[in-house]
Amino acid sequence: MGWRRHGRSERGYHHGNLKQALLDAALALIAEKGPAGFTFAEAARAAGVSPAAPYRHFRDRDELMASIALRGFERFEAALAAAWDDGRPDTLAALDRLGRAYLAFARAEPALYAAMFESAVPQEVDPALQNAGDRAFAIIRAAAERLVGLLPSGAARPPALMMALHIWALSHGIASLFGRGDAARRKLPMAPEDLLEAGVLVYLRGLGILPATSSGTP
Amino acid sequence: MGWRRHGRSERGYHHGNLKQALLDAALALIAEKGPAGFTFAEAARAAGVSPAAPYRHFRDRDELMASIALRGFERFEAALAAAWDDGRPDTLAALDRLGRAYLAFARAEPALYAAMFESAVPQEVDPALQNAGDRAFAIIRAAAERLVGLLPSGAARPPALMMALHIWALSHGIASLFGRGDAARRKLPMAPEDLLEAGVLVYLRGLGILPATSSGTP
DNA sequence: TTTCAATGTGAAAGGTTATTACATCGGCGC
DNA sequence: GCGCCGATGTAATAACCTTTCACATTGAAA
Repeated sequence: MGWRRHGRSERGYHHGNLKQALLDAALALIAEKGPAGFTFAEAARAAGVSPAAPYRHFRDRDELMASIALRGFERFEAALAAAWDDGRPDTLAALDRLGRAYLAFARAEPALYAAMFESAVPQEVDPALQNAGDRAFAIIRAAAERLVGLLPSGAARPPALMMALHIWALSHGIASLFGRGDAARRKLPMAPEDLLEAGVLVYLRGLGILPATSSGTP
Repeated sequence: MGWRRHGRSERGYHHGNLKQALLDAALALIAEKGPAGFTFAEAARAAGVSPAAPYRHFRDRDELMASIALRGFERFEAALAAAWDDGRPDTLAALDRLGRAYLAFARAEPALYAAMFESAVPQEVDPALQNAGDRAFAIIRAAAERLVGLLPSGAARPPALMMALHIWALSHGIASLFGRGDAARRKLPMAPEDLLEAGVLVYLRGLGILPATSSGTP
């Protein structure tokens, strides 16, 4: 369904695809200068329309940010779901992929990630946004459910939700503190991926899912 | 040295304490409307000076934000150090206090926390800021060193730095996702403090510092 | 007392958000 | 076909913010 003329040269009065063009422009600007240093007017300029045109598609700047965050959650869910692949070939291998996919997303799409987690857009306000976030989290939650199945019979049985929250928080913490691609944050003696993997392995040992003395895969 | 008249009513031309007043005003505004929705001009208005006056004390808006972040790291370090209390009466009790202090700070001082971790102020640019952040992290790092001392002799001996990073990332993740006080983020079936404590306990079990089958404190 | 560096003011340029009245266009019904 | 109308874009404008510059004021040093 790519039949629309894609913002080529000929463009009288009506743009034809402005909403999408604005989202794209905003995304590029946020990636370049952070979620704060992006302006509605500049996105309009990039799309080649007047500063008032965007208001036909978004109530205000915040609604555009919310749209970006929504798109971000959708892509995030897709990326996590692809990595998780329903736990194939085995839960632990898939979990490792999941963690790497989390960090890869934060690094590859800093604009989306920032819009999702660092912009002042309150999720509760927009049900669609809330929902998209929940669906993304559901992937992690599903992984946690599988982990519960790996618990030895004698062990304590913590709620899968709690495990999912721990993994999510650790991933987000690492992504947020060290994960940004370009200029980024503090220096680290190891790759964020390795830091996350090591942390999850210790956590899984603590749950009894991994044996006590083993050190991870060679 | 508090001999200056504290911005009382009589105030001709010179404020006498403008730098501090601007920091206070900015802090209040950020707490009220987030780090993005704070304006230099409004801080000036709150301090009762013209919009140009702040430029005598801060090169620009970003430098004021950096000042706030710096103050934040100093208070953060103090709060963490007080909670850690050099590991008294024992390492695990102090560690629990440390985690609670971390979340308490993020909740009680959302403006500072946001300025420290969510504003687009690059830490590397300002050595003083970098340094203050490092000193705060040093508290967590010191706690991790103590934890290493608790490792059973047979166990693997992970670097204290890595353990500190894990604890920091988990704490920051929880604070950032669920920890804000007022309007805040997503709903949680438990207090952030309990989530963090549970996560750290599992982690410590994974390291071999806590016994395998115990379930946390009643 | 004089002088000066620090500190605050007023005015102004340039950019941003958002609104409003108006212009243009594409598709729908006749 | 043709005209109408809602959707979409424009121009103009008001209000606000950031930053700069020349100038005013003041406390304190010389």
